[in-house]
Amino acid sequence: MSPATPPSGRAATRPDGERSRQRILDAAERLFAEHGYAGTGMTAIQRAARLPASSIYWFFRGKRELAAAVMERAADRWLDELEFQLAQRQQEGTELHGILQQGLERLDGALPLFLRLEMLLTLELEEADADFATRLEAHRQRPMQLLRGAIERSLPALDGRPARELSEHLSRLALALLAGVLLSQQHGKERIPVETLAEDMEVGLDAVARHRLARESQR
Amino acid sequence: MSPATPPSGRAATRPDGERSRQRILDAAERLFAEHGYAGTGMTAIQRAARLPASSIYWFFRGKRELAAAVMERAADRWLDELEFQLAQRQQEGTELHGILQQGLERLDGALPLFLRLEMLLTLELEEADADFATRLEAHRQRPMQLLRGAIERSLPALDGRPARELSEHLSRLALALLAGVLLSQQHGKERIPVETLAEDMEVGLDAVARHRLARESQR
DNA sequence: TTTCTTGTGGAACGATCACTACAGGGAATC
DNA sequence: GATTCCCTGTAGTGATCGTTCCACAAGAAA
Repeated sequence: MSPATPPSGRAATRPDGERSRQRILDAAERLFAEHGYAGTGMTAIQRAARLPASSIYWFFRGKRELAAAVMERAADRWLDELEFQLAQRQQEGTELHGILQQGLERLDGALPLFLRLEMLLTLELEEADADFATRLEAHRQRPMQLLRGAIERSLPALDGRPARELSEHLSRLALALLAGVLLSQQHGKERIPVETLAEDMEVGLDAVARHRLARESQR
Repeated sequence: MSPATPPSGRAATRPDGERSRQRILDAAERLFAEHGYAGTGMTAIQRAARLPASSIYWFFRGKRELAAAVMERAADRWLDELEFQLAQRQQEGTELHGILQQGLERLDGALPLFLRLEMLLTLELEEADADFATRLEAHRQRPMQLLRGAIERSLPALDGRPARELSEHLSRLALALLAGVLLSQQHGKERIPVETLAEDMEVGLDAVARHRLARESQR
């Protein structure tokens, strides 16, 4: 009933089923990200993947499992990429500011589509489908852990306070900031260029820092 | 065809139509916020409002106009409240930190539901319905202007730099931060208490300030 | 050749979708 | 009492929803 052993043992010259599976996932990912879960019909996915309905139901148990598979593939793809880039940047000497900066740069690429997909699918499905929610819980903790790790590694250059305590606050704040920038990017008419966003961060954090120092010196 | 003059000129003891209209809007707002636009059926709204379908279509041209009316009412309600609170806080001497703090406090109230509604409706409808998008554009600029005004009024206490230039960056950053905190609140399993979020902001901004100061003094 | 697995193709299922036509009720106005 | 307006109630529209059934073709294994 379900495909247990995907490639079997032999060289398959036949029109492969794995290609069809990926075509379905590609089409579903794009359509879910554009129109949401409930707004995307299985017939629309069929047409986009150029496959009959029966093929979709051969690979996936139903619409929900298809959505979960789409979500997990997209999450893995993005988080692997983020992990790689964070590791690469650390070799060049990461600092706190660089982490946020890098998050912004990623925002201009494939990240918005992924986060949009995540937003739509989780907002629509999370409360309706408990199984879907638990399957995604692990994926949600990964970016937090990635950010926290990167921040902790860059903390010794910061000051003498305990790193582990600071990193929890900082990573939560940084993730929220990045998600928020994405969100405001998402539903404005014209996209704000990433350079402007970086300037916002530069000027904004600078102003906040000066403000806090001024307040401190007054006391 | 459509109700031009709502209350007419007289005292209406009859079971009023305005009550039905609000009942429809209430039910639709709750359902849209829970399941999104495409995920909410007109029949579900009927049942929740305890009214037949014909009544909905007597008050609203269709599902899209109902969604737009829901969105506009919710936006007006929240933004009026925010404006009032910002004005009230300014009399007590607003400062930058207080604005963010206040935004966080609001997050724990009705704001998440409103922003969730806005997210879902705009993400699902914006690209499909150009008319819907333009009707909401004005509402989106209002919170930005509110924040910017509050920040500009609190800037003279900050330092000597031109206020107008700073406030643009700061308000965009603050709005993104607040939206991001909400977003991360939205789809975690357990909600983070507002006190923890406030501590994140306190500790995080403090660390960033120290970090920037240390980097500056090194040069 | 026969048998089996792995998919594809097409047609159709009942349910729900947004939406409408139309008759009727109940209060205000004439 | 007759007329008018506002709103409700019932029934039903065609279209699309997610899903299933079944025949069948293309290699691989027997």
